[in-house]
Amino acid sequence: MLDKTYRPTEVEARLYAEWLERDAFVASGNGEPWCLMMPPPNVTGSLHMGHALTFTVQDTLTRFERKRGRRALWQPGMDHAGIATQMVVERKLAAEGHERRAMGRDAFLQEVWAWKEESGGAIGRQLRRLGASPDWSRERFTMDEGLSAAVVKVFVELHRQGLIYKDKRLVNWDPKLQTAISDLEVVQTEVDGSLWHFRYPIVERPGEFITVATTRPETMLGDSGVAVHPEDERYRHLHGLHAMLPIVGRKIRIVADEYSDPEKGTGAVKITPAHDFNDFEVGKRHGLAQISVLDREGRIAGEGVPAALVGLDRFEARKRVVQAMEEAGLLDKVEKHKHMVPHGDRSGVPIEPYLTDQWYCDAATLAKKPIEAVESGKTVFVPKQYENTFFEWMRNIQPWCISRQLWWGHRIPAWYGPDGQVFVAESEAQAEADAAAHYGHAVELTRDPDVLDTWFSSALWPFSTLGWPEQTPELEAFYPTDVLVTGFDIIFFWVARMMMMGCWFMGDVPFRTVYIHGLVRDETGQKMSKTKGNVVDPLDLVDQYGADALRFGILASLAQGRDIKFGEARVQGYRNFVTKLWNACRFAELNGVVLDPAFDPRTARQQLNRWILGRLATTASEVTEALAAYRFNDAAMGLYRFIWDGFCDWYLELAKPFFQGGDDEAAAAETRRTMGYVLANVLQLLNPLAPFVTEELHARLFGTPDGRLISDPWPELPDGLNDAEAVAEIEWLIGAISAIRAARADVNVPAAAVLDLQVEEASLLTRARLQRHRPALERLARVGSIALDAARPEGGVAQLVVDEATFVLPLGSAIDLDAERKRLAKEIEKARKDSAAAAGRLRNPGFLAKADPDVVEEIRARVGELDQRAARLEKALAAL
RNA sequence: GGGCGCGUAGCUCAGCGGUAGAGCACUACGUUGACAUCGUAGGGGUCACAGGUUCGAUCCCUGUCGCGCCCA
Repeated sequence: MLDKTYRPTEVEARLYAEWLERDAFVASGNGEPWCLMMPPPNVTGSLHMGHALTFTVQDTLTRFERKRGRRALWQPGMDHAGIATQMVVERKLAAEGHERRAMGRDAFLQEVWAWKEESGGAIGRQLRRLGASPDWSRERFTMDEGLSAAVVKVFVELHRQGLIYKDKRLVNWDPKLQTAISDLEVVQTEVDGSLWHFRYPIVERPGEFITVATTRPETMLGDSGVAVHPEDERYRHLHGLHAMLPIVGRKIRIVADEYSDPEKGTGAVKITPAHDFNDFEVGKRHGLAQISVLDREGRIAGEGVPAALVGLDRFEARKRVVQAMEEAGLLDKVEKHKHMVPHGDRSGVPIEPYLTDQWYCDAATLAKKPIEAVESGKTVFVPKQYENTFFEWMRNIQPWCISRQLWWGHRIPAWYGPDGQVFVAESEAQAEADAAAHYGHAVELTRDPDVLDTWFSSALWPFSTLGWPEQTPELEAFYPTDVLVTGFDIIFFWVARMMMMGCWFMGDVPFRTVYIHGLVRDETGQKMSKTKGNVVDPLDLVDQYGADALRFGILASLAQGRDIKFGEARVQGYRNFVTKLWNACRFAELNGVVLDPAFDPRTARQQLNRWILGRLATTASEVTEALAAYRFNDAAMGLYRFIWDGFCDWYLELAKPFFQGGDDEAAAAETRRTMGYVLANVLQLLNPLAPFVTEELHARLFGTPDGRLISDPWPELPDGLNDAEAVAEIEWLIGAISAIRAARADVNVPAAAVLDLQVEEASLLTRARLQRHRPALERLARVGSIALDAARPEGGVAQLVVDEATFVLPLGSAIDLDAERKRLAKEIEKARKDSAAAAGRLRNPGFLAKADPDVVEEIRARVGELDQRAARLEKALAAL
């Protein structure tokens, strides 16, 4: 027998092991293939609420499609996370007194692999606690042999096609990590800074100055020009003249360029092409020199820099430059200035635009097909508005800097000859052969030391995990995949790049649908972050409330296109729901429900059973539609309402008379079968959302050793289960019971007291219904005898109107007459008010002429009913 | 500055041209053999504001205000 409460911890680990044992997660069967690529979490990662959200959604979809008979592959894996992993291992080594450079590249990489084997991938184990059901046997790692081969092939191919090339451009340089990073890895942060106004002497006009404003004084060492707006009258006479750069003593040209904003600062802006993206463009337009004055670590270095400043950190150099300018009398003024400063998202330090040689990918060319694919609907975003975000990015895309000055990652397959000639090849041997052909003899080659951006390998994920470049059966079956589930913050990083690579190499989009979900925030709407200390650990919640409660809570709160604010109270609420379901099943078990395979729900005779079967059918189709349309909250709430409000609150209560003290054996037997049928189906429907408790209940209740829920087919209910007559009758019954209960409570009748009931002016139908549902009324409304058309009892009564009939509850001297008068008056007022509102519409000629006739009829009927109800209530009040 | 989204009950959010909903919180009552992780009843909203379209607007359109996010 089931315990009084469900204890998830005792069940979850056992069921998960059973599923694995049965290979339940492996894509199998003859169904149409369905595939969802798991966005590979970082190997350094550990499970947070964002993961819990995205993986719950993915698992729910996978379980749904699996049960719907698809050959469902949820492809799992992990990302090697270049910078993050290298940082973790470097930190670990530092604690042991080792340094990466000292130990050398090979030894360091060995350490990383050792770390990966030992501590990496904790998240995979944590995912299992959530109940995630990817095909673990196919798990991939972006640094795997196969995936690495795909990376090399793609690189070589794109290079051959001219879509990957080496270029000297400004990059976002992270001076702390000492690597280039992409635009996307830069976060703009508002900083309280200053705007320094420097006076530069005009060479051709002694005694005259041009004043420039800058937020970065130290870069003046690399200035090669000053720009003013061509239309700016203040500076027109200076076009083409020169300024003498203080401290350095370099003659720099004053150019007219629209980049300069007359409204900002002094209207004159110093130009440092080697240390600012805008200045770079200005410099190119006017042929200004690109003078680097910083090194890889952000220290002053370079030709023409005063020796006293060389080697100083950029922030120290800033102070010294300002000081020198002030001493020279060239500091005009300093203003407080809030401005945006780019920071590395990993290192947190200000990014330095830095002139270096890097490898680039021609993203603009690769973006063309993905843009067309989304325009034509080959790939659809859900919710749709994210397509704008996608287009915005893709149509203005910049060359993608794909090289990183790291050791951990896919090493760039490029080798250099003695004269710097580059050979890009799939292997060192091939490069050597190419070099020998080029030079006419064998030469010593040096391999490019850099690795590729981590997202380069992630971009291949949808086909590299399926075996590409081999033409595998999996690739054939599952590409293009069906759905991708991810957060909006990943659209640029990953979705866009998978689209580019998929369209280019596979000739088709990587996925048909992209489902974008929001962020998980805390209950006050703040982003969760370690520094704020408001992070919720999903595993804590699983420990406390069970994986199903967490999953259901997430899904029930997940409205499309919105972030979710998530507090523990919510999980607690859905834990209660799980308990409720558990106890409903416990009741069923206690009363001997059965799952009879021969039971045909269409043959049920009892109105109550016909009613719940109709509601089940409606719920089933609603849940199916909602899941298919990614409306998870609708699916979850539909089930919640059916189970709690429909099944527990009414069906079980109304069924009790059949089981307890009833004498109609046939009705009881039918109810046992119906209840078993309904429960079995509802457990199936709930299974993708709450896999553990449903699996457990199904097994305990119906004991089906071979047919685990996870692989059972999705319910398909026969047509014709909705019976209007049954609905009307049970709704009447619920209405009657509710009305009696409300009246009792309003006039303060003790809950335990049993009252007799007299019904006046009852129609034949009502009489029949009263007869049929007498036991339910007795039990749920605490009614004693039921009399029809009897003489009014002595003493006070409570009266209530149910459709055409008036229910009279004799209260004798116990009546609180005042309360009863107030209650009736309130009901009359409500009926009159509603009636007047509806009648008002009927007096509007426009409404009668133009509104849908069905609506007019409905309003007319409503007025009639409300008026009758008011009249009956008034009669009751008068009778008091 | 450009784009997207959001203002509905105390809180979190559904809904969406035709009688305003849920969960939580709140109040009162209640151990009737599934469940106190519960039950019953109840209070609570000019659906941000102003115009417009419409027979009819919380819903559609325009504007205003407030908030959030993304891109410059």
